[in-house]
Amino acid sequence: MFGHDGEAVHVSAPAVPGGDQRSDDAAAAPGDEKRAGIPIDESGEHLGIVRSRAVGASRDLPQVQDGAELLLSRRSDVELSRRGQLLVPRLRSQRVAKGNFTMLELDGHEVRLSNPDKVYFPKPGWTKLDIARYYVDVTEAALVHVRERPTVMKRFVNGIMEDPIWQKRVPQKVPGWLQTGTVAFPSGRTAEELVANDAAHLVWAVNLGVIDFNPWPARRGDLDHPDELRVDLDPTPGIKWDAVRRTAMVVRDVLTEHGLRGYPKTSGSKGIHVNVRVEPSWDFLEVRRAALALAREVERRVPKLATAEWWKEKRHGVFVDYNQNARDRTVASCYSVRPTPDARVSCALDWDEVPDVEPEDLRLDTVRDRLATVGDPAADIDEHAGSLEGLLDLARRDEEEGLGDAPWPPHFPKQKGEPKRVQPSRDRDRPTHRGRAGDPQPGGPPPGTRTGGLQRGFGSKPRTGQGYEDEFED
DNA sequence: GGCGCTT
DNA sequence: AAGCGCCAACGCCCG
DNA sequence: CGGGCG
Repeated sequence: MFGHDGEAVHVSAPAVPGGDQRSDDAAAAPGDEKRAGIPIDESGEHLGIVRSRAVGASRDLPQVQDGAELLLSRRSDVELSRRGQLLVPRLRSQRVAKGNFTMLELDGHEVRLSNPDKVYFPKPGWTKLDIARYYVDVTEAALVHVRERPTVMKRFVNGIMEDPIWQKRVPQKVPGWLQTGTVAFPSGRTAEELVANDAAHLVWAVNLGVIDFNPWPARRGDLDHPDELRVDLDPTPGIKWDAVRRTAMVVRDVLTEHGLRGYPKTSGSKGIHVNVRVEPSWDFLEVRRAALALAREVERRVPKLATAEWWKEKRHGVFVDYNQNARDRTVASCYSVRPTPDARVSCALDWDEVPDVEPEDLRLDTVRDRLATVGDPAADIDEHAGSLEGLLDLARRDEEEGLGDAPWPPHFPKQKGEPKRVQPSRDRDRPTHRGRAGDPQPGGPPPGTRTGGLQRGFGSKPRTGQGYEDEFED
């Protein structure tokens, strides 16, 4: 096993002079990232460790190497707190020797990994170094989905048991070689986000506590025109995994019939994602509109299986979350490790694997071997950019039949044509609403307000698990 | 996790 | 040198 | 103000 024993990691080597805040390295040109062929071994040397320090820190701590066992056995560090509906053990803090670090040589840059032995996944004992090692080993496959894309950093600074810190803007002080891209939010505000173009960038982010990468669906060169439509399938509570797989197969059919090729992957949590590479010729509004049309079509075909309803109280089955295609929404990228207790990976699949795939088999400790043996089913996604016209035609037909826009997520300004953004059960003007005696009778919706007709196919989504979710409770 | 200011 | 405070998303709609 | 939703 690639270990958290620490020994292999703390390879002594001549110190390398200089800090890591230099800016002399020219930024690699987009697309020509190079990485030394790195054999997988147990020594840690394949990571290009050039320098490290490992000392026992606090008086009450043994050596850093024992950190994992210490963490797992210290019940006094556990508190119960309410998270969702369940009482979940929460770690108050990690007890890791302070000041330890490892310097990695990647892509011609020195990347510092602080606290490499800090346990991020308590159950299997995987550490920050294990995560870095994973990403170095799968760099080629992972980069396909993050390269040139501004990326949100969801930082699990204290491992998966604690809530993450969301960080869009890169820190003020970063290495000179770090690549970034400036995105504009719907409000007009902007943020300079990470653009992870090589292994050094991936590991730099891992050092800050990043476990999964959440890139924009558009590339730095044209951030107003997404080149990826994302189909996010998420089962509502109680829905079997097989329903998700079967829904994915329906998604495949709808995409194919509209001239598009989908690339399925496990979400690493409870769902499946299907990424669709499209020509960057449509804006966010249009991509979301296409995604909404697709979601509604899937629901029409298998109404007992799938739903495109935004409001949870109206969802049944597998939710097709069209809203993940709104500007500023992101989804964990392919080959990202997910913050689940068993360190699942969002792993690309061939369509013929989908009917039988079991997400628990695809983990931080198994996906590198899978890539080496069966290869990467998503490797050619960039060679198959399609047109959105087919789905937009479908959207047009829906609209002609009276289906308007569907609700947008919180934080977004009210959109033109958007229906009332309120939970149906709380809508005063709900058609079937029975007011109490004395209440005014609102009648129907405000006249002239609706361009469309029926409220059918409004979509929504129950969240795709970020973090530690109840279904993973031990 | 990192920085900058204070002991 | 160690300790401490502080910071690290999006920010609207509806009742 | 609380609740919607990822």
